[in-house]
Amino acid sequence: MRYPMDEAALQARLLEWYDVNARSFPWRVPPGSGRRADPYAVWLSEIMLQQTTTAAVRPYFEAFMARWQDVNALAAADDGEVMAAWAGLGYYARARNLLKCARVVAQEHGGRFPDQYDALLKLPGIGPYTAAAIAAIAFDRPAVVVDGNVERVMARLHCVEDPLPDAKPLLKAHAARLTPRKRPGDHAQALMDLGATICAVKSPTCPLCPWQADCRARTAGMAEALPRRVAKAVKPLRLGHVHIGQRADGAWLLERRPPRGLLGGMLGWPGSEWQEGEFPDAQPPAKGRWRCAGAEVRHTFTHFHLRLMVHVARLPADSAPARGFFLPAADFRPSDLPSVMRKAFNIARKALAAD
DNA sequence: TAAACGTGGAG
DNA sequence: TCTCCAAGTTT
Repeated sequence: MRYPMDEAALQARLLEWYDVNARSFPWRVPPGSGRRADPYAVWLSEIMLQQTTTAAVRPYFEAFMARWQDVNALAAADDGEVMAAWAGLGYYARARNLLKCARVVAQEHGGRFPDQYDALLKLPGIGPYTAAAIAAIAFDRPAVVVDGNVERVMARLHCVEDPLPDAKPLLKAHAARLTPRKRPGDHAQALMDLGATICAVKSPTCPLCPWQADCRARTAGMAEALPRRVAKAVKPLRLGHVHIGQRADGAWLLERRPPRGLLGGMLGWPGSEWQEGEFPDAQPPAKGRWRCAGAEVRHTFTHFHLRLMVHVARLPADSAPARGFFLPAADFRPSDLPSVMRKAFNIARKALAAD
């Protein structure tokens, strides 16, 4: 016989814990401050935090807030500048959708974010999690916020042994039953803080948990083993070339990648397709004395490993490339590149410096 | 529905 | 070195 959980008691103990232990972030308002977070800051942080750690997000969030202080400023921003500011954070569709969303909010909602889950869900880049998070955190609506942390906490609290992702609907139902009418924003953030600190993926510190007496996985000695997941597919290895050319005046030969797909909309070096099995033929983007840089890029994306052979050349002042464009040295910042392209640049820089 | 979509830190 | 995976969304 399993006794029903006392939701009211769980809610109360969680908020008590949060009032004392809430983490501090630049996008967050402390509990009990009586203030409500700026919806723009909540939205921006939630988009950045999708599948991304708080440590990685923090400097990007600060930079975006300093440069584009509200949704109207962001809506008016140059696409290339926003993509450059996002460079290194990954999942670049988020940046493309961020701009789309800012422009919809500015043009169709008078520069104010909708305060309802259903309206938020219609905006580009906002899915079920983010719509609920904004509704709860920015507008204190009792939306059911379910991210990876909440799934893990629910799986352990209720000892759900079905593996993810199949268990998602059940875990969401558990989360829904626990969502309070009062302080739903703090409740959501408390649940995520609990998952990020106490109820961690590895080595959870159950003795510090406000729910230790209620947690069925802890009782069963299974907390760390949950949630289970279906095994992931092995990543194949893809091979390719990049060509990094510098003109006599210092300008670099770059290209803007297509607006969709991998690294879509980002700056990058001209190169080959990336294929499995063997290296494709190297086709330099401009005439010149190309040579191997002597090291290759190793990089892992979500669904494949990549090795890139790096080719470098010094190009003449009258170089007429078949693809790409020359970016003056003064306008080129390696930090504007996605990480894989920055790795290639670091290899090329050393090779060219050795000339 | 399942695959595509980045990156860096932790163990 | 290598696997896991973090505040998910889109197609």
